[in-house]
Amino acid sequence: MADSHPHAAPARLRSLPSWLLTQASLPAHRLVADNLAAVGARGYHYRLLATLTEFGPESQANLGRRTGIHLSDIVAAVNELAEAGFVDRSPDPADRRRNVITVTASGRTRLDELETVLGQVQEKLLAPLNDQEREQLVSLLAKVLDHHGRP
Amino acid sequence: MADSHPHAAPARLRSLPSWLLTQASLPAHRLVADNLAAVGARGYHYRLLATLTEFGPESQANLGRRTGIHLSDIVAAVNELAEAGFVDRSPDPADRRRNVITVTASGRTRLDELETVLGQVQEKLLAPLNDQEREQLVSLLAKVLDHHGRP
DNA sequence: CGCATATCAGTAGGACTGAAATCA
DNA sequence: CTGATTTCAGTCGTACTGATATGC
Repeated sequence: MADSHPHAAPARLRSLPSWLLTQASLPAHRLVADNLAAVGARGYHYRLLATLTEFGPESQANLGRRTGIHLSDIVAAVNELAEAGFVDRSPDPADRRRNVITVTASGRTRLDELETVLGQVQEKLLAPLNDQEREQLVSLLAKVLDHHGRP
Repeated sequence: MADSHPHAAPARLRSLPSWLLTQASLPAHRLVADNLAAVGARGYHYRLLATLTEFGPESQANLGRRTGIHLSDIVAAVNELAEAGFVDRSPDPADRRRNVITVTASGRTRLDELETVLGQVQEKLLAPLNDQEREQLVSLLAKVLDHHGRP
């Protein structure tokens, strides 16, 4: 019986990709935000530390392009990371408009810590999917994301 | 070359399901909001009209449970729909706490209209996926959503 | 000049909280 | 009294816009 109790969503929504995507992103976002907040971090922090660790020191503008974070928000997030000693912000001698952001040693430790937290989050988030399904999901979402990547 | 130009996201992010999910939901949300706004509607309107059409007249509390919209926001959205004549709000004689919301004839026309718009949105959103991949994505997202459905 | 970078202030819309009133 | 429903007021975090200053 489709509606034995009045909690089921309509079929039109349950087969609408845009709705599924935005709805499924809510628990994802909640899990990430809550579990990172438990160790005093935010999603932006992980994105920035991961990017800096993978590509080395970069300007804030480049960080914005790589992470999809707006420049205005980069400023605030880098402030927080710098204040905690996880990154270092220093002017670029070659181009005095730029700030070069560099991960510190404690920043790398912090990244490891956040990575552990996020690993547990993925487990909770994808609990109903087996390994093959998880790979499929990642691959499909990456395709969609690539297509809408740069306007 | 992985970083021939400074726009690529780090591999850690590109394989992180929670990140892919929240990032892919952004173009989805933008496409829906923009295309619905072009005909003077919002996402909430479609969700409510679709639910009412599929299950018949319901109280606002039930609408909230089915659509995942908060009760406070249901009030505002129903106000807008009622003002435009797409739904009718009348007190339930059997339970005078309740409002019973009913779709009007012009509300059904409106739903058809919004459905056309959203069909085009899905096409833009899922352009890089073939039919089989689209079905896979819908199925995987539905599984995740079901698992995090009711707290 | 046009263009990029960094910073700050503020906006828009969505999810959500808290409290009040009504009534089963 | 407990619990459900509707309503209003307001908060919170995110994405985003606009304006400004600086330097290429």
